[in-house]
Amino acid sequence: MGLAKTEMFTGQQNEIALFAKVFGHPARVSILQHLFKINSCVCGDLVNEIGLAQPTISQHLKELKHLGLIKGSVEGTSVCYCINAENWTKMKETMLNFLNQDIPQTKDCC
Amino acid sequence: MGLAKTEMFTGQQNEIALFAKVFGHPARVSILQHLFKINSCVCGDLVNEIGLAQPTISQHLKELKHLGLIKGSVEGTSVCYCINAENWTKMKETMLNFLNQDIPQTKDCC
DNA sequence: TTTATATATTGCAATATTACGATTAATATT
DNA sequence: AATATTAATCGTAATATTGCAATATATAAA
Repeated sequence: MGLAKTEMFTGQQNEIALFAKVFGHPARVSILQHLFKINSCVCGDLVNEIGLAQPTISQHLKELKHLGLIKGSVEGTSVCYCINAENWTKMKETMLNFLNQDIPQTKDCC
Repeated sequence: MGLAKTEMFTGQQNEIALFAKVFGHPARVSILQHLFKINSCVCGDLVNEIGLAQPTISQHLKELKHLGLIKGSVEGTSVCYCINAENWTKMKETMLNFLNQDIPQTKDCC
C-alpha cells in the first residue's frame, strides 16, 4: 500500500530509515554537498547550480530543514541556508553506528 | 513526475542516493541488522522475525540483493541470505565519505 | 505606492513504492 | 508419483514521491 508499517520497527530503525530516505535522492545529496563546499551559505544559487526548477529545489530544502539537517535564515528577499552542524553530527553518529556493524568472520556464510 | 532526473547529477551523487534509498525503509534496516546479528545466515526466519508477509520480505531481500549488499544461496527448499562483506565495505566507504564532510567552522553561517 | 526580486505554497500529473493474496517454481519427503 | 515446504513472482490496491506551472508571499528598490 505504499505505506511503511513503522509501528513494527524500533525507534532506532525508523530513525535510520528516515535519515536514509532524505539522502535517497541525488538532488538532496547535491544540495548538501554544495552547502558543505561553499563555506558561507547559499540560497537560490542552488537553483542555478542544480538544474531543477525553483519550486522543486524549495521542496527538497524543506525536507532537509524538516529533518533538521539544514537551517535557513532570511536575508532580504533571499534565504540563506546552511548545514546544521549539531544535528548533522548527531545524525552521523546514528548512521555510522548502523554502517559500522561487525561483519561476521565466517569466511563465506552459506 | 515521481522520476529522479539522474542524468543531471554525478555518478557519485546517484550512487549515494541509491544506497541511501535502500536503507530508507525500516524493514530493510531490520533485515540487515538481523543478518549482522545472526552470524550464520537466515532465510524465512526473517518473515517470522519481522512481522511482514512472505512476499513483502522477499521483495525487500531482492532489492538488497540487487544492490549487492547481501547474497543468497539455495539450501534445500530454503534460501540462506547473508551480508556480502566485500560490497558492504565498499558501500560503507562511499557513505562515510559523504557523511564525514567537513563542517565549515564559521560559528553560525547566516 | 508601484514594481522588481526571491522564495514558498498549491495543485496536479507522472511515476515509484509498499504490501499482500494468489499463484508458481523448485526441492524434499512420503 | 503425490504431497509438503519454502521462496519467488504476478497482479493489484493504496499511498508516497518527484517535478513543475501557476500563484502567493514577503521584502527591497524606485
